[in-house]
Amino acid sequence: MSQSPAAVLRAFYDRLLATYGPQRWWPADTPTEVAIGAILTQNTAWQNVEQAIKRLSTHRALDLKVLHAMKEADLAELIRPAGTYRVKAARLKAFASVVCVEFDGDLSAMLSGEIEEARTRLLAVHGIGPETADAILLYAAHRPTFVVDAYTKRVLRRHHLIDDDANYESIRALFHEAIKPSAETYNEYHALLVAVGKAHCRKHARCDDCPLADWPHDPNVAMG
DNA sequence: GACCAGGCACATC
DNA sequence: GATGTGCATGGT
Repeated sequence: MSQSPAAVLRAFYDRLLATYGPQRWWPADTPTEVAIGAILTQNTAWQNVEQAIKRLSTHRALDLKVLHAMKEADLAELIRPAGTYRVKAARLKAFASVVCVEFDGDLSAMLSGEIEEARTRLLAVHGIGPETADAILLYAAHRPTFVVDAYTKRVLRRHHLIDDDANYESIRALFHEAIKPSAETYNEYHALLVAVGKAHCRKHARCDDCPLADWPHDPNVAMG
């Protein structure tokens, strides 16, 4: 028997959920905090992002209007623990500017309407790429768009579900075809892929007891 | 000390 | 259009 990629993806989800249980992402209180965290976590461990968010909170700066009014250099100093702080300060300023100037400071207004149009609005912001845009839409606005990250690519590559050169949009489309649009399901699935990726699909990691080991895979696929 | 972490923009070929 | 590189921290 040979399952279609879509069928494999549905089976993966059931197995991962049974193995790891609900992950209950995203660890943030408000949509604004989610969006800020999504930018801060670019190429950065979440633990470092938490420190930066705490500093922002202490300075009452978990607020896009406050960020918009703040000097970029001051913002950079606040978010320093998150790394690449000058780059991220510029990106946060760009994002806050769009929300404040074009949407009167109303983040939900920017994220509402036709989902692909909202996604296009996010992608137009300097510093927001496809992964960050989808993370904001899914985790801040509960819109059904799949977040494709490095773990997702590794897991799918290892199981021969995508080509080595598959791009972001094609992988996202694969999930959208396989899984009926649901913010709840896409939320869990992305978090579950991170969970299994961290445990089994990192460079040099073994996969003997991986919950996905029942499916055809290549443990020797070079990762990273 | 090397490598990694819930990317992205930009330069260069 | 496809690589390569800078950004910069804290953890392993």
